[in-house]
Amino acid sequence: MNLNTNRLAEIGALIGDPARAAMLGALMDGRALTAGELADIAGIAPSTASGHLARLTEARLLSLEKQGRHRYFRIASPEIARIIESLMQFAADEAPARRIVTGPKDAALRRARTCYDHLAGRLGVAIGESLLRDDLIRFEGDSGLVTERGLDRLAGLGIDVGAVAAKSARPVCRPCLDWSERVPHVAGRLGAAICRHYFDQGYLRRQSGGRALDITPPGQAALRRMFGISRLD
Amino acid sequence: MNLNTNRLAEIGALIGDPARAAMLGALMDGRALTAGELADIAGIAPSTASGHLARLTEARLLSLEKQGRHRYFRIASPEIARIIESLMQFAADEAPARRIVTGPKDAALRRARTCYDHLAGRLGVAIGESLLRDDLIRFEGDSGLVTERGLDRLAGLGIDVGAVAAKSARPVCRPCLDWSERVPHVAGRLGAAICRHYFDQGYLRRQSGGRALDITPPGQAALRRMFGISRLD
DNA sequence: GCGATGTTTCGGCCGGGCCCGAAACATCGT
DNA sequence: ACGATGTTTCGGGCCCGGCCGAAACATCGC
Repeated sequence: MNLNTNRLAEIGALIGDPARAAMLGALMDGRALTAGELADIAGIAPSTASGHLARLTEARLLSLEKQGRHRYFRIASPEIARIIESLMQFAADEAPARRIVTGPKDAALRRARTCYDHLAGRLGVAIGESLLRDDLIRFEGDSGLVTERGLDRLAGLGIDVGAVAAKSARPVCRPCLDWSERVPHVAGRLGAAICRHYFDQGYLRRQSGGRALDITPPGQAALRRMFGISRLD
Repeated sequence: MNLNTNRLAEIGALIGDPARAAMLGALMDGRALTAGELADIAGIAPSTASGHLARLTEARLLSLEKQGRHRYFRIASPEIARIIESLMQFAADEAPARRIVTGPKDAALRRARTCYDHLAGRLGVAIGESLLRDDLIRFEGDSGLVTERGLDRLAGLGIDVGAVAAKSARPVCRPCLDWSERVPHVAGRLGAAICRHYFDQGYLRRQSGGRALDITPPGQAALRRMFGISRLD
């Protein structure tokens, strides 16, 4: 048992450094970032960041993809993303009522962004509400499920979540509390499938400047057709 | 966002100390332990433990119950238990194939014990398998649900999980990977309800010496009647 | 090949935080 | 009231580990 708690402490210590936590937080939208970018984000020298990243990768919290002279780091797995998300959730709940200052630059982020590998912001919430309204999915506490009607309908939309449902321990559908909206949006395999499909079809694009997403005109049409979403206000 | 990751780092650092991790691990079976006991477990001086416990309590990872000259500490909430469980899960997966040495003293533990607030060991696993076999519950990835048949049948057994289902964000039913058996047992509200019911009815008792559970003769009968479990081998 | 750019390794500095023991405080039993 | 027991506060020592800059290494563009 003691060995077990030692590992627990190691993982905790890994997360429990401000610089490393900042890096992990920055990666929580699912993108891969370079060592240099992460150094900037954490506000430390590239050499220091390099050491942190090596440790995080060694412990399999991050995975590494070499691309020329760049090293791209990303969260290693949905499991890790989920753990960090839980911790951030708890940390946020525990924080004193700190007024969230919503600068104009955040407006685009609040409208549409990614959360690890699925959609978040008003876009993600609206999609979730549409699915719930039509009883294609259900949320129950912090777990969720896709109904049989849901499997059929989503397959008809080009989102085949049934095929991979049994293959992995990852839940097909689960609620994820939206950072800006404070209500749940859809995560799990279904959330990832929707997100991927929307990018593949060119319905969504990352805004050049940052993490926010642009909804293309075909995307507008698709949202209305699939989920009855005509505007995000 | 930076504020958020600072809190994340604080929580991580709190978990990321070997002594504190050992204490948290010891409390993961849901019992409340005194400051002195926790100091022994962590192998540190009472004064040092006191400091650690104060910080953990301050951060709401632990809750404190004063009882005379003793201070009883326990995990503050199922949410915390779940986060720590996820971390330990990940830590264990990541650990090199380390043969688990199963001393004779562990035999009772492997047979029946608590995991935070529900039942674990072969007992917990057997109950879960019985519920799954009868389609009273279903597991899907790392979420789960109680079927409508399950709600009826469990209510008939004196376990009313439906009444509280909607009251909280805590899931009614979810799988929890059993530490010793390496297969899932039942956690969530249902798991806690079953555990509580069995203690209330005198079907289970904590063994005096440690964390293992004794199944009383009425308990044996109840297991057979409710779940068709005649023996745990 | 040769600079420019991105990344890692190494050495050395420095501060935070973990540890303990002594003493104060709190509570129980008698 | 008075020790015994459990717990916390305080002070001081020590060491781990994060930080940086310089230099080595890797890769790109030309």
